[in-house]
Amino acid sequence: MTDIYDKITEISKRRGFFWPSFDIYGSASGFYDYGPLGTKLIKNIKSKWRDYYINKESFDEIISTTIMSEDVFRASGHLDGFEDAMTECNNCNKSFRADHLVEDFTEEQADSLSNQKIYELIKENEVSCPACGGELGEVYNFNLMFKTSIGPGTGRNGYLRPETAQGMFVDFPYLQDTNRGKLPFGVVQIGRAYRNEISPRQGVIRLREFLQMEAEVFVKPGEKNHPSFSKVKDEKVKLYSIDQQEEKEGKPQKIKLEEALKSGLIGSEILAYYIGLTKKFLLDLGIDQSKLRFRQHLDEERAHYAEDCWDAEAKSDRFGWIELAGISDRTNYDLKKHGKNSNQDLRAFDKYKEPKKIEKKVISPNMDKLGPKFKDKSKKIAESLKDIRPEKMEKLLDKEKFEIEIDGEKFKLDDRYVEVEKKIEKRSGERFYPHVIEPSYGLDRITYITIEHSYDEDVLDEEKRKVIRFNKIVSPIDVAVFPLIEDKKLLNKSQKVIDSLDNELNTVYDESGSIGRRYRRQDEIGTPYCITIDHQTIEDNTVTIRERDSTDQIRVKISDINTTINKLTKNKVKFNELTSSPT
RNA sequence: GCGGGUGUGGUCUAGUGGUAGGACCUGAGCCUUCCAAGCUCAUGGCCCGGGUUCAAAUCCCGGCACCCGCACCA
Repeated sequence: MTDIYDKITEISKRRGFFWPSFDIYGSASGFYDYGPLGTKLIKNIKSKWRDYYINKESFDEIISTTIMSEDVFRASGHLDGFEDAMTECNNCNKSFRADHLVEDFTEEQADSLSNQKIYELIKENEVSCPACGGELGEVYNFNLMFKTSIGPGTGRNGYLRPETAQGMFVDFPYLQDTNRGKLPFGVVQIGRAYRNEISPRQGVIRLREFLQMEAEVFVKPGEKNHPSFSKVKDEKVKLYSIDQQEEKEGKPQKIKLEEALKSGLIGSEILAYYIGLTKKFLLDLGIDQSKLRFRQHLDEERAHYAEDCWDAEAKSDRFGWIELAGISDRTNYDLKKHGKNSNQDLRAFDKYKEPKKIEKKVISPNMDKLGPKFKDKSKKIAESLKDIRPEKMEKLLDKEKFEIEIDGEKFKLDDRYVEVEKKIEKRSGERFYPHVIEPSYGLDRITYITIEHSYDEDVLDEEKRKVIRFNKIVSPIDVAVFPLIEDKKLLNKSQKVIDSLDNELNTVYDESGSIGRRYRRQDEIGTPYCITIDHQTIEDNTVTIRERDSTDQIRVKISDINTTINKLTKNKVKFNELTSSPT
């Protein structure tokens, strides 16, 4: 079978988009390196993404470590949640989730049980292999995180992060300070994440070491709107909701974001906004709109922390619908967990417009009476009194006398020793855990799909042509320069043309092989324009620009070439609107 | 991790125990006035490691990678 995936893999290895890592020693699945062209492509995709999130949304970018202490992942839930209890059939060797089997066969909630206990339950209830009925082996853990130890000996345990997100959560106190306490604010991170997948087998689609671009938007719980929503409200997106997925004939529907929001299909304006932004971003890269949809996570697949989640999915020729990005509402899950586990205050402070004055009843022990009477016990008594609710205290004081018990000792008290005072407390704001909206992008998959959706074959002079129709903003090479033949005069002119081009333009030079072959070499890696220096150049200082998609050519003066190429690559002018310079 | 299949230069492939061959690509040279032209030359290979054998690309074992199916994918 030769499909687009095979063709892209072949071009990738030969021309340098990506290839298997440490291949000379026999690569391991789930690891890929990016070659020179792939690296440029990724750089361009990152740059477009930063354009959206850093320039337009004004988010901050950080770099956090890829190895983090075990505590981080205990709090985040990855240590337990990322670990599956597995068992294998002794007869047919198939693997199963041990806890799921126990739940299927018995009434037990096996989710949180130890492996030992699950194994006992399997034995007691004679749970057997669902495939062949064979005996099941011992229960073992499989955690998808890569473990390491920090420092020599029995140092602290560390893990390679399974997502870049945690770095932004644990840095929250610093981030809040650098944002001077204001909400909402957003933070992004581009970097590697690691998951020790059981068996990744889909090229760069499922990797053990992969690239993420994640944004975390910290918002007030009740304020999940976005000031720029109007910019995307008329954007039509293909939404595939839970209901549609559960219906037999359910199909995604194309709908304006504003309508999807009004009808409650999308739960909050801010989610709708980032769905719109994600669509625009992906289309900018050249991803095919007809092969793009947003699918809502089903209840059972949604992560423990998420309230609502929509995946941007792209259709791949070989792999079907694959997730490129996930836009989820993580609520206050992460900050709350890290706050509790670290004993640090990860809440935000929301200042009221006007400080609120709250009348409060406060219990006030009279120490000048308590002291002389109860001596060394008086401090403890006072503390116990303060623990009583003011309302209850008022009732107690209505009686002539009341008793409290401390460490088994009883003390008789009355209104001489304690009173309930009314105090006016000034509150200038309140503390709360911000909610997190997380648009998270898988860079490797986006890169692959960008190539796949841009890949095309057409026929030129009865000959098949492989061409990657990259959008100009992502194309690794902007322009190629060729002398028509290897003639000294033409070579010299070519150098002058290259010199006249901006340094920002990615340029290649090629003088070997026939001109047609050189055009094909560039078509195959998606270079949008080729400049050719021919004999006429010597006479009138004009060169030809050849467009990749149409293979049409125009003639331009060398003095105009830099301006023209810049206009073309920045989409300020269309190729077919240009006419050859008068000669 | 399990079962099945596959593994020969960058790519496609011939080779069934006895000197590893071709085509394309790539590079050098010649030729060449715009879309993979031609000629000459060159680089480059039996997935890796063991074993059997006088001799292994070929047979056996193990590993790795890829493909299909199962399982897994917070």
